[in-house]
Amino acid sequence: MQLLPWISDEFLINAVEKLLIIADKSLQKSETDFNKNVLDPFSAIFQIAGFNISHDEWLIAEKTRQAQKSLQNHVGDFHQIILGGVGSWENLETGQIMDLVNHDKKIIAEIKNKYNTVKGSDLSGLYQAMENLVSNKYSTFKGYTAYYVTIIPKKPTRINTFFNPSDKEKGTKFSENHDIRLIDGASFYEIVTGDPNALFNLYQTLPTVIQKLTGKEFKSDTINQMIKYFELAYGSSHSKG
DNA sequence: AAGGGGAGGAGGCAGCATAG
DNA sequence: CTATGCTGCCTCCTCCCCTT
Repeated sequence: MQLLPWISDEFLINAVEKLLIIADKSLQKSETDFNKNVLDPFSAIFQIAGFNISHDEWLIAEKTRQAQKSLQNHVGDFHQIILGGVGSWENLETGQIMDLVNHDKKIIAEIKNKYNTVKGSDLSGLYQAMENLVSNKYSTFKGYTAYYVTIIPKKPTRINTFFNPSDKEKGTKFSENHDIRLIDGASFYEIVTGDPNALFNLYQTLPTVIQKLTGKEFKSDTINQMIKYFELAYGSSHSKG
């Protein structure tokens, strides 16, 4: 029995393994390259005093912080890899304007992990790039629908609406274009897989995959806690149906 | 008037590709 | 090899509107 009906076990396991390897390397690097980026000595002294911790505790916290920074840079990429492994979806190389394309469904997508990943003034440029790709008659993607995907949305509800940020040149909003859309992760996973619970099912499967790869088992209260975090991010509507 | 919250600006840290 | 520029993710701050 396949772990998830919409993606092969091999692909899923490889994607998860990749992130685990990155996590491991990040932790190692925080030891070996601890001073690669100049530490803020003032920050250190105020943390030790203000958080009431010892130097040893600060050292652990700082290494964890550095490793977490590295790892988080790849979480968005994880979704891009997974989604690019479904059906006729393609994960475009870095350097391309967009992250994902499906020529059958005529959809292109830019994947960001969190709603506040891109600052306001940069949304302006993103909109214009998307507008160009789907509107320009010489574009490969003329007539496609472009999605700006925020895997983790601002509020724990599903959204699939016009993406019309404000034009930083003019200070007014771009016009609402039906083919340039803002969508959350749960909704976009549904478009890609056809399964309304795909994102939640992926999340639920991760402990199993991780255990296969590492032998490490998640405690049941840890899993319950993880489910709560998911519900805080996406609401609890995933459990229906 | 005070406080919550959204929008937008700025900046820090990290990875990666590439130029020199 | 190092330096540099670009991109991604996250945090902090300020301004401003709206509710209480």
